[in-house]
Amino acid sequence: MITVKDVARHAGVSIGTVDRVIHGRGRVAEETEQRVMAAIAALDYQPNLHARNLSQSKTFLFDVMTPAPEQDGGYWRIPLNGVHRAIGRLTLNNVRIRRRSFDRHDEASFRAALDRFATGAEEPSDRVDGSVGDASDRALADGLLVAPVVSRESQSDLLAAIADLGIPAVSFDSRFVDRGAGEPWIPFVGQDPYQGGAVAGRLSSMLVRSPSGTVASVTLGRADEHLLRRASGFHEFWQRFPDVQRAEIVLSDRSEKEYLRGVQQKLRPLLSELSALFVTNAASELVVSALRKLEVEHHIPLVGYDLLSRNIDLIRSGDIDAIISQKPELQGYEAASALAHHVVFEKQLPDEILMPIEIVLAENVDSFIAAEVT
Amino acid sequence: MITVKDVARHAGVSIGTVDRVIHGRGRVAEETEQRVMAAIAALDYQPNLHARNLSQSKTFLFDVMTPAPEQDGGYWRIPLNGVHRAIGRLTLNNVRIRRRSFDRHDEASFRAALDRFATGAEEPSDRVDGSVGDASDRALADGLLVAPVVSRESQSDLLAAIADLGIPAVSFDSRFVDRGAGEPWIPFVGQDPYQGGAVAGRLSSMLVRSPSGTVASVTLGRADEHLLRRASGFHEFWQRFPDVQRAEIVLSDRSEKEYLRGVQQKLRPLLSELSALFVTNAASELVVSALRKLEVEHHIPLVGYDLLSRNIDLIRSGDIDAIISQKPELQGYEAASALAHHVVFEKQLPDEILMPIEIVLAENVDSFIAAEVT
DNA sequence: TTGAAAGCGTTACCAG
DNA sequence: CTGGTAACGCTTTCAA
Repeated sequence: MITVKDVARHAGVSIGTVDRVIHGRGRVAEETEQRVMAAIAALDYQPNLHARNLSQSKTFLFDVMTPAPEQDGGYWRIPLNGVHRAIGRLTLNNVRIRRRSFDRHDEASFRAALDRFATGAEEPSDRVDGSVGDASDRALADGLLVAPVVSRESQSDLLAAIADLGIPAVSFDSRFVDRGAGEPWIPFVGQDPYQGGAVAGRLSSMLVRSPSGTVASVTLGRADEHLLRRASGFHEFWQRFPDVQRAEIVLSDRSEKEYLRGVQQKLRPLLSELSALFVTNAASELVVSALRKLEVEHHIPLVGYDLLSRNIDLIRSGDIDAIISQKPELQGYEAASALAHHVVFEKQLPDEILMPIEIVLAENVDSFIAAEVT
Repeated sequence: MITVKDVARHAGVSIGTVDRVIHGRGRVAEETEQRVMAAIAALDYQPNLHARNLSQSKTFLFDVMTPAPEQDGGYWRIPLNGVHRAIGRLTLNNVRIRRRSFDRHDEASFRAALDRFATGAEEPSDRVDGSVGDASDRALADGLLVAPVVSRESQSDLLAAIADLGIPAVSFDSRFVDRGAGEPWIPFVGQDPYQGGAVAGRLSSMLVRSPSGTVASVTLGRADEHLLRRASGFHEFWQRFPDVQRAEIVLSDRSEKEYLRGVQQKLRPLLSELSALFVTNAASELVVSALRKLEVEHHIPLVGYDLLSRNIDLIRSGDIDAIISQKPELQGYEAASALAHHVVFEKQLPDEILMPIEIVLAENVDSFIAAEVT
C-alpha cells in the first residue's frame, strides 16, 4: 500500500507538503507541486480514507426527514431501517442518525420539522424521558435524507433552507418537483412511477382472459404527482387495446370508512364490466373490502403497490394477484450510502439511483421478505 | 464517541490493560478484568474497527473462484463486478481480489484451480506480460468466494482444502451439495431454485389463455442439481392443473448446433399441443431459434432465466415473455460484503443470504439494467 | 500482572 | 513556502 510517506520520499519533500498539494491548501511552490503530483501519479497513490477520517476525529450527523414512521401503514419505518443498515455496513461509528418526522397530511407539521432542521433543534419526540439533552442535540446536520412528499411550496422552502445552509442532501421515495435553475441539485433515489404503472398494466393484462370490458386505477389518499404518474403509466399501457374501457378513480382526504364507502360507490356502476383493477398505493385492502361488500362473486384481477404486511397477507390469500414494490429498504440503504460517501469520504454524489421495479406474486413473496430482513 | 481511553480512565487502568481484556490475550487479574468489563458496559463502548485495522496494517487477500468470466455468455463477470463494488463501497483499500478461474466443463481445470488456491500460487492468466510477480503473488488467501458449480467429488476436495487451511469461505450461485457433519459450514448466497421454478410456473400460467395442452421445461447444458430443482418447481406448480400435460427436456454435453437440432427434435412432436415453455438456464436463445426453424406460426409463451444481454434483446423483441433473474451482481456484492465483515472486522458470518426472485418483463427490464450498473 | 511508548496513514498546527 | 510534530483510536512490544 502506497502512503503519503512514499509519495513524500519519491518527490523529495516532507509529508506536510504532500498533504498541502493533495488538498490544495497553503501555498506550495509551482515546481514542488509538479514533483509531488508526478510522484502521486507514478506511484498511483490512493489515500486511506479511514485514516483521514480518524485524524480529523469528526463525528457527522445525518437528519432523516420523512412522515412519521407509523403513517402509511408503517411504511416509513422501512427506509429508515435501510439507512441504519447502510451506516452499519460501512462501520461508520462516527455517523449519527437523527430522525425528523412530520405529519404527511399537515403541511404545518412539515414546516415545523423544516424549522427544526434549519435551526438544528432536537426532535421533541426524542426527549420523552424528560432528560436534558447535551450540546450535540442542538446542532445543524451535516447531511440530509428527505422524502419530499409535501406541497410544491413546502418543497421550495426546504430547498431554500438546504441551499442557504449549504447542507448536502439526497431525496428518496419521490422527487422534488422540477423547477428552474438556481435551486440546488438534489440527487434522487427511487423508482420511475410511470414505468411502475406500465408494469401494472402489463401484469393486469396477463391476468385477464380476454382484453375487453373496463380496467380501472384506484388512488386513495393524497394524490401526489407520484401516484398520478403511476396511474397514467397504467392507462397508457391499456390504450393499445381499443376494446377496453378505462376508468380512473381518485379519492382524497377522507376517513377510512369514507374511503370504503366512496370506492364502493365508484365501483358499483362498473362492476358488470370490470376486468381488472390497479391500486396505485398501499391501499389495496380498502379495495378488497369494497369488493367484498359489493358481493362480487367472481375474482377480479387486482394489482397493488407496496409490500406492507397487510398486503403480504392479501397476496398470500389470493385477494391480490400481484404487488409492485418500490424497494423502500433499498432506497434508504442506497440514499444513506451515497450521502455517507459524499459527506465522510468526499466522493461525488450520483445524479440519481433508480430502484428496479419489483414484481411480487404469491410464489416469490417469501423471497422478498427474507431479503428485507438482511 | 467512547474510546479505549475513556474505558481505561473509567476503570482506573491503562489502555493496554483494556486491550488485553477486550481480546482476552495476556493475563489480567480477575478483579481488574471485572472493573474493565463493567466500564465497557457502563459506557457502551464500541471499538473503532477502522482504527483497529489501521494499527494492524495488514492487507487481506480474497480469492474469487468461478468459471472463466467468458463462460455461460459472460455470466461470471457479473458477480465479480458485485465483489468489486462491495469492496469499493466499504472503502477497504487493504483488501485485494484475486480471481481464480476454471473451465466449467472440465473438472481437471477445476482441480488445477483448487491446487493453486491451496498452494497460494498465482493465476497464470494474470501474468500475461511476462513480469515476475512479487511475494504477494504467492500467498494463501485470507478468504474465499466460490461458485461451486462442479461435481460432488470436486466439491469434497475443495471443502477438505478449506477445512485444512482454515480459510473462511462463502459460496454463491449454487450450494455445496449437502453432506454429513465434519465438513466445514460454508454460508451460501443465492436463490432458492425450486421456488424460482414455481414462479416460472405461475408466470407461464398467467401467459396461457386457458390451462390445457402441454407445458415443457427445457434444460440445455450441464444439468446440475440447481437446474433440476428449478424444473421441478415448475412441474409441481403445473400439477394442480389436471388437464395439462407436462414434459421435461434435458440435453447435455453438446455443441451449440447439436443443442439446436436436439431441441427441435424434442419439441416437434409436442408442437401442436404446446402451450408454454420454461427454459431453466440462460439458453433461451437456442429455444427461440429452434421454434423459428420449426416455423411455429403462433406465439408460444416462454419464460427464461438470467438477465444476460442476449436475453435482454429477446425480451425486448417479445420472443421471451418473462425472465427470472437471480441477481448475480447482488450475489457477488453480498458475498464479498459478508466475507469482508468477517475477515476484516471479525463479525460473524450469516448462515445464508437469499436473493429475491426477480421477475423481469419488457416493461421493467430497463429498471433492472440501470440498477445493475450502479 | 500492568503501564508506557511506538507505530499504522492521515491531518493540523507551529516554527522556521 | 516548507518541515517537523502531535494527535486520532487502536494494537503490539518491551520494561517494570
